[in-house]
Amino acid sequence: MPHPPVSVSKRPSIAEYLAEAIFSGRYQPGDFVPKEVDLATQFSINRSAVRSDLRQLVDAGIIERISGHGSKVRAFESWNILDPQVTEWMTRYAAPNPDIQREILAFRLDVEPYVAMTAARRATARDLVAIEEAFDGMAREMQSQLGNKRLHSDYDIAFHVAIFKATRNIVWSQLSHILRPAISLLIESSNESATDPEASLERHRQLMEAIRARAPEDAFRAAQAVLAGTADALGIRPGDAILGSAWAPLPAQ
Amino acid sequence: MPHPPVSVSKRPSIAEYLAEAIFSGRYQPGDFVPKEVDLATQFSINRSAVRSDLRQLVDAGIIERISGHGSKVRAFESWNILDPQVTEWMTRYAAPNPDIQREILAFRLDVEPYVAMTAARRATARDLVAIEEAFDGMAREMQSQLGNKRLHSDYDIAFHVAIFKATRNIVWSQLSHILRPAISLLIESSNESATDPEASLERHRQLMEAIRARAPEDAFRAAQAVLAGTADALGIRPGDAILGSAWAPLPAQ
DNA sequence: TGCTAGCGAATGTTCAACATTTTCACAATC
DNA sequence: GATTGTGAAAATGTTGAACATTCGCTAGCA
Repeated sequence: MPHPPVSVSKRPSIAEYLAEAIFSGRYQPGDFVPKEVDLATQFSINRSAVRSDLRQLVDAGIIERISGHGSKVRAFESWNILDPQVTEWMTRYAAPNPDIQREILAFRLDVEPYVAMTAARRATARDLVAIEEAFDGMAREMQSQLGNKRLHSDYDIAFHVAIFKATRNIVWSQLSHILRPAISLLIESSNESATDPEASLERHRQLMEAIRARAPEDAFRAAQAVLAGTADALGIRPGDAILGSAWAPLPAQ
Repeated sequence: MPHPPVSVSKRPSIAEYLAEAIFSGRYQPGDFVPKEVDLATQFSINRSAVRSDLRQLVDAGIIERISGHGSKVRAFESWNILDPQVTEWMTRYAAPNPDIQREILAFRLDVEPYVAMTAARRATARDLVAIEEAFDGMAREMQSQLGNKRLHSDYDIAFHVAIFKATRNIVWSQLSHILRPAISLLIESSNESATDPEASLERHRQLMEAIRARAPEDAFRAAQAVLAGTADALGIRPGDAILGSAWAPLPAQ
């Protein structure tokens, strides 16, 4: 059997190039990216192709095209950070802006306990399978001595995404994208698993078991516990979270 | 002074046309939309312009382009319903799918009390101004006998969006888009304000006052009260909400 | 039945020209 | 001197035509 075409080498993606350049800070909000013709000549592709790619960045809210002037990087607040494409770029090219990362993490601290609670109420058998597979992946990747950080974080993400999906609500499910950059950031910057991997894994296990047992309040607290390490690893006190403190009245915290 | 150019008449937006056609159900998931050349000739614009517009639908997750075959409408689950552009289309062209509308409303019932609570903790003076202006608009539009339904719902949306923004968190702020279709749908289908406008307005007022007074728990309950009418107007029991029941242990419900 | 080659239709890419918008410099005017 | 008008320059927006590539389908063959 011949190799699958190994020399396909699709045309370079200007969107990808510019996304990397913008998210890594080489172009800041207010800056103008190179003009169409320059990009076209630099990458040896046609101007139409460049325009097609720029359209993608416009749809993501990242750049703004000013007729007759150029393409300007928009302010962070305008970026569609809920767009899966944008979160993927954030995940891939890391911290575009520490403030945004902090806000995303704060959001995550707010909602994930509630998501876990809901998942405990509604998860189907298939959802549990997905959660368990992700968990097993985390465990496996941690045990093997040459534990791949990258792979571990992938399973970590899959674990949390599976819980979001287990809410059986399309909005929550799609929101799960938002946590990918948050988790990746954590892994990059000396993650909490590094400090005490077994304890972290155990907290994840308890969360999974609470969902499987259909114990919403246990799931809520287990998720809080999972996130606690996450929070102070990035210097965010759980108290900064929006909803956390409201749960003080819960029994047996 | 001459009129500002009244005859500009920008080129027809194929994206807009197709969005209307898809969201109103004329093209269902799995269907193929007309091919590029047909659209180009039908609207008397160039094929490049058509392709640019199709790109927008692709970025929104609504269609999928199959090289050499056509552009297929994707399944609802794939639509980026968190994309502001998509929610705007949903708002404008109404119920693409009752199921999605229900899920969005369920989500709203889940999160809005918490958002209100947070807003009560963090709202700045400017946030309060925005909330109040929206509220005044609602009140004004209700009092005037020729109360414009459309305008009232616009102020209603602005009111709730302002509360989301008052969380001072970028993720929550951007999420506020999701409630626009939910509110609009409500208005279209014999809204609750129609049944008892004054009571509804009063509930909104109490929510606003709780936020102004920095009373998070009051804000939480006030938001629940505002949403209660909304929920049963569309036949969704508050119990269906993810987080609602969890608040039973709150004091003085 | 199952595999392969090839055809046709549609999308993807390229090229070149022209239209429109915006800014800026400079001159004309009050 | 300040304002206003004019035109050139530079960038994005649009057009049209041609060619490349991809994918589904079908006819033909073993």
